[in-house]
Amino acid sequence: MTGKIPVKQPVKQNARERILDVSEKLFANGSFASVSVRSVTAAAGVNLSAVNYYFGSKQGLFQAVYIRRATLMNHERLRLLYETAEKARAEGRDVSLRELIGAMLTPPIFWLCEEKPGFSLYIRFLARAYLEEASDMDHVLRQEVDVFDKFLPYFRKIKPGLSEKDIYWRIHFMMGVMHHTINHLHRISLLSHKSCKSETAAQTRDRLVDFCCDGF
Amino acid sequence: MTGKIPVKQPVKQNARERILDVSEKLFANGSFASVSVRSVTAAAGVNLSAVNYYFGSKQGLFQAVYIRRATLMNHERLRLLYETAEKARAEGRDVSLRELIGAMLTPPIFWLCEEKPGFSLYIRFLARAYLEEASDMDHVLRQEVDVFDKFLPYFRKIKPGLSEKDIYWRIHFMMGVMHHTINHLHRISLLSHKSCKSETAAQTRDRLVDFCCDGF
DNA sequence: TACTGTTTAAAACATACGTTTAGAATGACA
DNA sequence: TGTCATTCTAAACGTATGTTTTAAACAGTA
Repeated sequence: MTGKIPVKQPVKQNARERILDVSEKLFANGSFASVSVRSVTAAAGVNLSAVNYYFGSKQGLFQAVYIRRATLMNHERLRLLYETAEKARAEGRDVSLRELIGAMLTPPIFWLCEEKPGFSLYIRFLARAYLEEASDMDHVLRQEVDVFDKFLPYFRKIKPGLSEKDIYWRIHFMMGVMHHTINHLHRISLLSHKSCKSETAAQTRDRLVDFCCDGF
Repeated sequence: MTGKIPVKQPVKQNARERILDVSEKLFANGSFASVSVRSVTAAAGVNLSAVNYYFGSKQGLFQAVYIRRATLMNHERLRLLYETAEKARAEGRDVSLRELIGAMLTPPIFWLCEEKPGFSLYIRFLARAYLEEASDMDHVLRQEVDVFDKFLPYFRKIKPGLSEKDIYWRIHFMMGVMHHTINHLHRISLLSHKSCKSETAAQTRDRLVDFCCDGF
């Protein structure tokens, strides 16, 4: 009503960034093919051609959504790993299995449960992206593999009885538990006939880490 | 060249069945939206309108693919459960955790590894179907939930210390390991830098059961 | 102001999609 | 044989898709 305050469009960030945010959300809930460029641009409030302008193609957009956060998550994993290793060293002991697995699982689970706003969508997006062959996701996995390789020596030290092959299989299984938990978190209530109410991020993480620790 | 033997179209089963087979394969490798009716009918060698003729719609086809095998798999799970329970009773002991989990995981894993030809595709299809919201898969899960409820008393007896909630969470995690293993079996070689060659169905099942047993 | 590169806008393009329709072929049975 | 329901075929319909094109609006700079 004052009619004079220079609003300066406070919400409207970069159009490019807005497209990424919206795509992240839509791709988290639907497959690559089921999300149309038009639905993205409409939800982002930009022109249809903006996607091709900024990302070249729909495919380019999909990969851009991935790239924006992947490196950050894997850095966070390594940060936790080295922080934990340093602490253990200071205390003159080995890193525990629990700490190792926690370092792998905490970033995605915490992000999922909205400790970092907006990132939870990325986690769901990521789990879905694994199934999209159209998006050429092998180099995506490669980045995760590199991170896991950094974890490997610690696992070997804790579990000298296991072969490298055994360890890889178990890491594989761990990722399975995690991705499934992320993708189907809402289904635990269906499975349990509504008796399992939603829990906090830390509780979920602990359940997950417990299960994976024992599995290892 | 004899030109007289009545060939009787030996390969060409029901067109309906052929469509289901082809759809199973295509939906196993791609999302609902990414698989076109035309690609299905072309691969099945039938007319375009056959899908709508037999199944009403693309959606109807998708659900038909699911229904064709779902009941069979869950029956097989229950059969293993009761068979195992009977054997244990005869031996005057409780069912072991290993047997319980084996009964849940053996049918899908064995089918995956082609012990029953053709069914492996269904397993991959199933894991993917969980992600398709378009296909209204809640009543699908409901059927699995009913099966798991049959398992619940046995779990409670073995693990009296666990709450019902704990058990549901662990079943949830188990399904996660299984689905991930099914969907990304080929990726274990990438993860392990090719050191993990493919194993037999029994070996894979054993690894999986081991991991889940310890997690429980 | 005039020039420049960047960003947004509207429209059109060519293709692919799921579905429908009208009719031909088929096979079983009278 | 003729009749009838079932199965298959070809063509078309209307719509939605990813992408391209052309030009206008904008912001910074000399």
